Amino acid sequence: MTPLDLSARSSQLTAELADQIDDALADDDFEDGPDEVVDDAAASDTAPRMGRKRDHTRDADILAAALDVLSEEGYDGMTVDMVATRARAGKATLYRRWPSKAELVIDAVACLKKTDASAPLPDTGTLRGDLIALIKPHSIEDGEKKLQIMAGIASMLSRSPELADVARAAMVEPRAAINRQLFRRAVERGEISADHDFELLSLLSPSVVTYRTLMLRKPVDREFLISLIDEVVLPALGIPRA
Amino acid sequence: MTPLDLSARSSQLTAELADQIDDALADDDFEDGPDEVVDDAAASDTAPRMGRKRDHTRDADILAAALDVLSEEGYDGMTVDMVATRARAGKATLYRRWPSKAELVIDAVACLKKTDASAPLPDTGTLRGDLIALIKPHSIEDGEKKLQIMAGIASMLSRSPELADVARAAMVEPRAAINRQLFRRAVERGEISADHDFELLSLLSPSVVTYRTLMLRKPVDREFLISLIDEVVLPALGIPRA
DNA sequence: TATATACGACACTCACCAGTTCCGGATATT
DNA sequence: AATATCCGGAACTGGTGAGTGTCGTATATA
Repeated sequence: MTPLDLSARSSQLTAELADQIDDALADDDFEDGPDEVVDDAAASDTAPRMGRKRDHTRDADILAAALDVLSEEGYDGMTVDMVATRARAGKATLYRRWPSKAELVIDAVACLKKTDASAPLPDTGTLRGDLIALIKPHSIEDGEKKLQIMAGIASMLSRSPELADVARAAMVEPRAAINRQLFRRAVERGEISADHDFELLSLLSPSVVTYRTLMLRKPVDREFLISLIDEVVLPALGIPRA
Repeated sequence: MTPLDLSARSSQLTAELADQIDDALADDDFEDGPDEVVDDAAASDTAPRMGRKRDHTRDADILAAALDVLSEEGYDGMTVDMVATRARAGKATLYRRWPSKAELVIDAVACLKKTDASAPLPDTGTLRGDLIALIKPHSIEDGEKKLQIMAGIASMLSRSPELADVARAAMVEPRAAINRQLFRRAVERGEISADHDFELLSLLSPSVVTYRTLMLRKPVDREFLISLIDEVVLPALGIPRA
């Protein structure tokens, strides 16, 4: 009953995520090779028939389940059994693919990156319009789950540089890149001066949103994001408040 | 050998912290009472002599040790044995005072608040001067440890509202209060307009500093803090960059 | 000095979890 | 259809940590 209960809770968001991961999972480092080695010296007279190839179609579900559990329980609270159950897989199957829980989590977090390259950059003609166009219910909800994952691995980051790198690449860099891009176009448009610390400014809203969610535990809604843009980001860029 | 090793690592910062906690630990909820109950009906003819009172002088050391371990290992990585060893106490002693590890951590984090009410607010005459006067090597180092503690309990915050409240009161509220105060005086001075979202603005630098430390894992030095003030905080308040 | 009490140390129970092994059944290849 | 292989499930091992109980000792009170 509990297993069903758990997998029932894995929302449509998770299912969707699994699909996205699935789509983007062509370029990975699985397929270790030895599976398909046929030139075995001890090959008998009859050509060795192969039964079945490793079922990589489930990898996406497993990674999505891992992210799910990770966001709900945190790194230490997450057990491999939970992930297996939620992915409707056996624990042994997970260990056939990943050597340890730590590696599984690293791969899961890394996969997060491949899921959000979809939306095209808005181009409304003004910086404020672009920034506000980024505020979509989907991205808020999406971000909330990522932040829970962040919280879940926060204490690991100082002990696992690899996880820290992967998390940065998957969660902070994409967002910062979008903001940088928007700022760059605003400069080219002549809307703002080129003389700003864009590196700092592109991390402003991620910082505030993260802090508000994790530490203050207050909701990040459209209204808050707009006041963040109007009260902080734009004034910092030299655009006075309306 | 290991015990000595561990306690040797508990830096002078910890010792200092223990002193501060010690100073401020008059108003607490220990001293459960039953210890001193004398009106026992079964009291024999000879007045019951009391041997020794609970040694509350060690509480500060224990809480400081807990914060120490918490910042290094995170909530789940921290064991009660580690805390006891580092405080040169027995595990049983800890359980005589706190009913569980969770309660111990809550008390430890709560005590963090009592340690930083010391420094007087700077008053340089300008907002920029005040904000920069807040940048002291001590407060940077102090903040770094607090942020490690934050990271260590981050994944707990969504599951333990009590810990979340205590952490907010101990770590974010004091900092925000200082900024609010500085802004208020700047308004009274006529330096900035009263028409700002000071609630948001007072959390700006804590947000950015936290994000930079925990997620980006980059150092927060004086130079960074100054550019944060000059590039973001002051412009957001309507004070243009120099 | 005598005594009650809390102390630090240590051994112990119990539960949980990472990782392993084994098995019956499903499935793709031949 | 036959078979090699992988699958999910479940049992198992080994280690670890929360919480408890005991014991000899230190110490504040009387």
